[in-house]
Amino acid sequence: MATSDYSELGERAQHLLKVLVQRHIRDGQPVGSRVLTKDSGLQLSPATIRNVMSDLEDLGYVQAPHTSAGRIPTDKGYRFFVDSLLTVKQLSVPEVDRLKIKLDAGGGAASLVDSASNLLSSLTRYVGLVTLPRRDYGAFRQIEFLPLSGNRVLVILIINEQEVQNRVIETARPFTASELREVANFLNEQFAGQEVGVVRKRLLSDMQQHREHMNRLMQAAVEVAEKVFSERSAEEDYVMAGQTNLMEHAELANVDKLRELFDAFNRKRDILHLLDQSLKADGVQIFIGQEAGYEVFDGCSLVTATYSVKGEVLGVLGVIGPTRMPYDRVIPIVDLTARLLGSALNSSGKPSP
Amino acid sequence: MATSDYSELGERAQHLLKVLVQRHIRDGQPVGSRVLTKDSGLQLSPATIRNVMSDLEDLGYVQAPHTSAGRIPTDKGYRFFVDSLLTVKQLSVPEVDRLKIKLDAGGGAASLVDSASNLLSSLTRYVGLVTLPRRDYGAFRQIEFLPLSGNRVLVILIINEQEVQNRVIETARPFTASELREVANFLNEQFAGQEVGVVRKRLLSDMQQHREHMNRLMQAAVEVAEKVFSERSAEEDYVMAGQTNLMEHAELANVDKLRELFDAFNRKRDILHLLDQSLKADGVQIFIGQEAGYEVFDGCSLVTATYSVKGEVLGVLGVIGPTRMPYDRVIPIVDLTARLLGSALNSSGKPSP
DNA sequence: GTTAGCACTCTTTGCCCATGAGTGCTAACG
DNA sequence: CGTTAGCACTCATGGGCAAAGAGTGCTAAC
Repeated sequence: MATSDYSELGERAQHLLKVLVQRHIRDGQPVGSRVLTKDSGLQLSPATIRNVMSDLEDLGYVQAPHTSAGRIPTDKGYRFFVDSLLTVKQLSVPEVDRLKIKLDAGGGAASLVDSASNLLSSLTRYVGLVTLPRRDYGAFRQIEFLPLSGNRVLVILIINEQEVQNRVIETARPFTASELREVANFLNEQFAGQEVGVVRKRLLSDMQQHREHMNRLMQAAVEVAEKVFSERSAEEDYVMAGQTNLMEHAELANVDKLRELFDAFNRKRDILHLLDQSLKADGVQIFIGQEAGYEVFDGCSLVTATYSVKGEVLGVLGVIGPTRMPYDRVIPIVDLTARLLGSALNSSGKPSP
Repeated sequence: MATSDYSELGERAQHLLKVLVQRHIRDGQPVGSRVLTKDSGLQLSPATIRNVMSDLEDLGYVQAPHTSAGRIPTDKGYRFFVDSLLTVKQLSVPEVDRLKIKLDAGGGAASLVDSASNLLSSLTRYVGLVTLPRRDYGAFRQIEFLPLSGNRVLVILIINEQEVQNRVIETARPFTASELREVANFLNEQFAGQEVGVVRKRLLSDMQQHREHMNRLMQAAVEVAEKVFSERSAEEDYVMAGQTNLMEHAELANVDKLRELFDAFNRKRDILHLLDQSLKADGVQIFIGQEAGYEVFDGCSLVTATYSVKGEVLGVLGVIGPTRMPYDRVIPIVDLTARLLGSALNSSGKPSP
């Protein structure tokens, strides 16, 4: 919104850049000085505009595909646009309501995440993605152990109403079935109903403070449980929807580019890294083109927002599309979806009536 | 292999068709009469070949993209080729060994299925797909119940060494926690170690025969367990790998075609239907182009094989690629992978040492 | 500082033509 | 009758070329 910072750009140049970016977003073509004279609302001749454009080009905000074409914004131009020039549309009330309804379809956290991702992709016609919520926010409900061969134990952990997690852990010494049963009983009685994160913390402090005073059972319980709860979700993961939507958008619609992107989607690593970055800050964040250092995402932008329950950030969601996207529309969609998902998760944690 | 059936095609025509198809598979272009004279090994002039081609075209085995191009095989041509003309290469021993090693990477059934799918896609450079094995072949190990709100019960079912399945069932009347515990104990004692399929059958017959003679506990057990075991996996599902490989293959490398395909992959329904068909017959099966009735798969072929453990078919795997694929190589790969997966699943069912 | 004018550049499009590949047909041949 | 040589014909492909259009940069005047 700011138009009068101490920037290298004069007010007029900023306004022209804004119009140029909007125009380019609208129809995807280089925009020339003639168009800008009409569209800018300013009383300036094409020649003047050309001078300004020349300056903007020197400063790296725009670029000309070839001598006799108009200018298109660079990543830097887009960056300045979204940071300083953008005015975001509000979603209309009926739109908001429709979103709410679509996201409401009950079920566990997993299905909410799914539908949020679908929502994002269908509303924007880009790729929607949502990280799975951090697992330690729910209420610990019950734990079960099952001895496997060797020192391996199958752990089944039930959180909230109907979320079941299972994994195999390796213990320091073999446990018998009855030992494990005892441990499970102990943990279930001790911690049922508490936040998973809290459980973890209490286990840790128990371990350090009362180690000597614990009986055999408690020691075993703590050892095993610590393994279960601390094992930070290496499975940190996300859900994606609407990949094929990208094929509709001309600027990405060549097979090689698409292949690179799809491969990146499958690799997951790069995307996870980006999403991780957005976890750190609250609110909507935008990555433009190669800013984040990944060549693959040249020509693409990522709009993200964190979602949280009771003030605690549980994950990130967002949208990947061409850099040339209508940010004024996409940003509120992402923002709102994040807030809706947060509150939906909140109420899904509680037992349903 | 047959070259002397009572078919509408003479021996010479068949041979020429074979050469034509092979040639077209090799370099993807229409093949003309000149090429065939050299490649066929027959002492025939181009003009003669042209006559034969004309016949083949009338019968629908080949077709000319335009007047002055050579011929390319139609789906019908490919069908005849794979049914009657194809000679399949054997895989060399070292190749087989490499496959074995790659598939060996332990873990549960899920990870085996994953790696089989990756194997298929990386070996063929097409899309690999593997249905999840039917769930009722493993050994029933343990069951746990957890009452939820209403009449809903969360069921956790452990099969084999470390495969955990969980789902929510709706019971006719509410059960208390202790009732559920009793039921679980009953089932665990009664059935532990038996094949899931057998358990189902026994439950069913119990239900019909002894209904009156059962005490309350057993009735409850049967009611609940029947729900659990019978609920046929609506989640019947498959794993896919290497979708992006398709982008390398010129005949499919246009964005619209790709989009259709990818959408079909996401829909899953069509593919599942095709895979279901191949479940019915043993051994390698091939679907060519639109044969199965799906327009989407125009230009594509699906090569499948069932995989089984101890003679019982558990699922299907295969490869989707352009119809113009080297069947003599793909078929043995699919065939072998199926057999390897079968035996890997068999040994993974047993507890590891 | 702004503007009109003009020469210049570069893409796009359509057109024409030569080229080459391959066919279908006909007539002759054994 | 099957096979073949010959020939006219069709059609995709690619190069060359000119015209049109869009837009720029520069210069000189306001």
